Amino acid sequence: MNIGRASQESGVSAKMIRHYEAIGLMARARRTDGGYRIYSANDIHTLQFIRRARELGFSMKQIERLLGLWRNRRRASADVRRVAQQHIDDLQARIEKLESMRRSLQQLVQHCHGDDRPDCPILDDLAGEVSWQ
Amino acid sequence: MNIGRASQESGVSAKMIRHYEAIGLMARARRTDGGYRIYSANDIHTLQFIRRARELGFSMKQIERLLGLWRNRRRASADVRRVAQQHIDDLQARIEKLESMRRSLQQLVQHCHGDDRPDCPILDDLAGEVSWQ
DNA sequence: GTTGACATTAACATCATGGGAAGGTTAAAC
DNA sequence: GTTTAACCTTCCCATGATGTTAATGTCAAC
Repeated sequence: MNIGRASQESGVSAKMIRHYEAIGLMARARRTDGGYRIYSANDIHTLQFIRRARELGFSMKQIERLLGLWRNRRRASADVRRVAQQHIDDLQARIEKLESMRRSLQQLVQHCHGDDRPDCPILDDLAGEVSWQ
Repeated sequence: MNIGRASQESGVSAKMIRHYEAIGLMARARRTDGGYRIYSANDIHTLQFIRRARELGFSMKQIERLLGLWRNRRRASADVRRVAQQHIDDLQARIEKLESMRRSLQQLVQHCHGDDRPDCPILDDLAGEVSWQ
């Protein structure tokens, strides 16, 4: 199976498949005489694993760790859960940061006339003047 | 005022002050005979504006637009509000994406024993097998 | 054997920020 | 007046995951 086919089957772009190889996330692929990469059903499964992990927002480093645990039949599920829980905490922190931004902006927007006049609490806030309260 | 002082006063790193100049967000700074950049109180105010806008998550492009509106005394507050509302929508979309990830992961983590045993619904999910429901 | 589809590598872009190196300037202490 | 420390300058590289483009080479079907 060449890289185009592997890309279709796994849902990972050819570009990213090469990238995963370059950063050592996947083993170097076997090649045809002409230099084309060759993939097996097993490789597709790995690529699907990576894709799903990316969909859940895991970083490449975490995915490397998860792949290692996946391949190790003597893993402890506690180790897997620890990685996942860490990621949940990361996500939560990012969500809170974004929500704090959104709340602040929502406040400002609510107090902005939004018409032809120039005075605007949003600009006032950015300029360091708190005008609307 | 040199760049170090401007950095302290504005809370923007010297590195970023130079960067904002390089990308055209700030006008080219005047220089001493020795080539050092010189900043005025007005420049500091602009830098603080940028910093606050970054804290609220605006992109450089949006900040460029906001700076333009800030400087234009004949602006319409509606234009400012439009930029802000767009950003709120962006934030909301990003939040929802992260929350969806968090919810999925939370599900998986809740069903993982998290002990010495190897079987783990998190890995099963990543591998494309849905084991816990 | 030609041709069209696909592969290869490499370089560059994104976005905002940081790190470091090699060298020049300033200002204060002596 | 010189030394020295702190600061500044530019330039290059790195992040993280992904995309784009370009120049060139291979495969497979006809």
